[in-house]
Amino acid sequence: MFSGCSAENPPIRIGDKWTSKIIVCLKSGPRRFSELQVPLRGVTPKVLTATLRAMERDGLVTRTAYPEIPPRVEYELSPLGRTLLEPMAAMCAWSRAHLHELLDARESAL
Amino acid sequence: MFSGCSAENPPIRIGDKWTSKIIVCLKSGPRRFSELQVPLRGVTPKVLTATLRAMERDGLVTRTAYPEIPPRVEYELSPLGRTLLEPMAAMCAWSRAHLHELLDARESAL
DNA sequence: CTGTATCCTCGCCGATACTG
DNA sequence: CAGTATCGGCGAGGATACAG
Repeated sequence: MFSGCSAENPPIRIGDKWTSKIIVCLKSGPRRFSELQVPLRGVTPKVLTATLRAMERDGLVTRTAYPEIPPRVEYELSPLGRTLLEPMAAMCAWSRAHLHELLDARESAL
Repeated sequence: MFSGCSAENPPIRIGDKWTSKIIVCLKSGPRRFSELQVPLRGVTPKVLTATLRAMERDGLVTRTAYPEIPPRVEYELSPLGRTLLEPMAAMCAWSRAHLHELLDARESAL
């Protein structure tokens, strides 16, 4: 979620390492598997698949496979997934407002 | 943070396993080391110390040691730490409103 | 293109015992 | 009471190769 926010390794996360970032990537509409791999720099297909499957089980995203050659699969935020955007925005606002204080404090403590 | 919310193993966390719960425990005022161990069921002193030290480095809590016998140490939320209560409340509200949907979806997917 | 299948590393976290 | 010391498990997640 904080990929477009401020920090590389933020102290605030939703669930696992990639879930929140995927939600942000799907905010503006459906995305293909390979389209997700790009902004999520360096995520391996195994981990991306696992994360998406977990989110699908939790009803946060929908998976649509088109029977074509080559195959095409689109992931989209479900209505439930969209409800997460609001509290995530609150967290994002906190980061913008205060994360630098936290990082400053951390650095001062070296 | 969700200890007083709804779920045992919530999909939303702040930082590591205990940070958010500690913030909640300190919400109403300073607490001693042993007072924190009780609500955080079963946290070992090593992990609690490590978590509190990290939060102290990040400027989220203040540590006050009183030179007495037996020793007494109090931990308290800093102003910066208190700013986290607001976005955490938003997440908590999300949990109350939607977490059951997520858990239902997860159960249906068995 | 969209995944699976293995293997492996690394760090969080717990258990237990001990100390000032 | 408030920690420190040591050991170890376990699972998330990365590297790499392969498949439909």
